[in-house]
Amino acid sequence: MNKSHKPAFNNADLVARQRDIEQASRSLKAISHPLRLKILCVLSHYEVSVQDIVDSVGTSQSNISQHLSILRDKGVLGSRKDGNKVFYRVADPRTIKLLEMIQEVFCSPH
Amino acid sequence: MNKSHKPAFNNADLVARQRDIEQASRSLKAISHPLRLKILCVLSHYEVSVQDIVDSVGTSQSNISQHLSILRDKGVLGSRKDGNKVFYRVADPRTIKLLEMIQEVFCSPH
DNA sequence: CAACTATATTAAAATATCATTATTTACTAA
DNA sequence: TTAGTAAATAATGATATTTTAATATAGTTG
Repeated sequence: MNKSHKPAFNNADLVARQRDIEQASRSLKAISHPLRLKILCVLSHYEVSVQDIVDSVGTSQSNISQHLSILRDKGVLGSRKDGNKVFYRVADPRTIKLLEMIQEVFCSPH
Repeated sequence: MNKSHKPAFNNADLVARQRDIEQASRSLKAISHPLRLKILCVLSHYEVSVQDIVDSVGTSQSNISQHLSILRDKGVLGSRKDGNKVFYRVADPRTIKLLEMIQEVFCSPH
């Protein structure tokens, strides 16, 4: 007999839910910084080199590099090295979808 | 003459974009904490009392109360007092939409 | 009123995040 | 090989966030 009268989820569900929650909050946390959000806007359609990101977003190269590595480590971005340059791109199609939805929700004229 | 050869946005756009970016990152930051995300899952459909949130989410009453006040201050949640109890609800329909989208993107079976 | 329940507030310590500066590594080209 | 460009890393200080514990406030009930 269960103590609670209406168990909405079984244990497996709860574990999955907990993992989902943690993954979602990791990703959202990675996204939810003004500079990183700008970076993601710049990257939403094409892959872009670090220098071009620096020029578009406007802070130091070092700072951008650190934010890029946060986004890469959290699995939001992937990268590709070509000669002297490194090109970044949004790694996961689900993230692209999420970004589009965020734009829908937050961007001015709608 | 503009220095850049292809200005994609004018100044007004840039200001609006900057405001949108900042608003989005504030909201996302409020959302992107495991406990707060759980709270929002609990609240996504109904309004719920603080005690019930504490029971569902599982941390101290004080901690929940502090996270609730963060969410309320950022405009994510609204609240209503009824006698002894306080009921919280998701305030903004756009946030509800965003939460649904987050669930779609991150929650297991898809 | 006194005891109790529900929620909020405060203070403090622990931890995490961010920007800055300097340095380093990898690659290219002269 | 040397100089130059692109990007990453490391160290530091400043600031912000998070948790915990203790306490306070507000409402209820006997």
